[in-house]
Amino acid sequence: MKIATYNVNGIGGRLPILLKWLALAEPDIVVLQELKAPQEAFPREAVEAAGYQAIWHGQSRWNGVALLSRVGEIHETRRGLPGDPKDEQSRYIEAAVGGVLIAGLYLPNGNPRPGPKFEYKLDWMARLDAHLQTLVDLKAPVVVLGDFNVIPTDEDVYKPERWLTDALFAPEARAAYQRLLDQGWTDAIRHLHPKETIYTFWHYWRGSFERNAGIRIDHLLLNKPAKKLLKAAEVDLRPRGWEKTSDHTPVWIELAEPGKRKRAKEG
DNA sequence: ATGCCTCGCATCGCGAGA
Repeated sequence: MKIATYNVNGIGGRLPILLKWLALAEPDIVVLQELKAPQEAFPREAVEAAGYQAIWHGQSRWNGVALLSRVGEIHETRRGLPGDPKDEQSRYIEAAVGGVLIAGLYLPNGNPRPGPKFEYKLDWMARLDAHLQTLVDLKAPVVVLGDFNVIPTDEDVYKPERWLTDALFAPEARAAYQRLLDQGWTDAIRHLHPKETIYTFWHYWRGSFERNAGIRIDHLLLNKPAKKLLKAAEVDLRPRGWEKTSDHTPVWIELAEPGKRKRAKEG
């Protein structure tokens, strides 16, 4: 089962990019971030024609997340992160699909730092921490994936010294990300590629992608049952090189089918 | 220290992204 995350940076203008990539990569489950479209503007017909069911949480102009599946029914378990009834930003969607609990998120950017946006980021991460604590010990495989807007370490950024004051690389944000891992989550890309230079975002400016001047901020976290099923974890660099593309590129994992071993024993 | 590039929304500039 191939599970992917992709910050599309606007579902309206990037729909051709998304459809091209779905046909090329054939992911089974995909979470999307930054739809930048109101609820009624999601291109449901086009996504269904591509073979995917979808649920989504839109918002005019900013944010917006979606979950796509071509492997059966999507059983939505939550939209929006608990802990702040006044938070109206569309940044979290969660569902059971194909025997896996999928939590798709778009974590706040947090710039400029310091300031109210950075405080909102840290508050959001604290709420995420509390919620993920309720998911990490589930017996079922759980995958938490999306645009975390956190550069975890010096190895995840082209020029660490230029990001020291940025909200994505701030000590508080990195510490909050580390606390998530300390709950018992595994960063799938780093688990399988501990030493490689791997980025998932490159600015549009100054040929950043061509120079590979990027950062790694799109992550897939696995609880222990999901980690046992992990077969592969990769960044798909192809879409970032296309015309009129997102500034992020998709990241995906391959999981063995949940219960496959059990069925084999029985058979 | 700042802009670079791109988008949506609504014009012809601004806020936001990271």
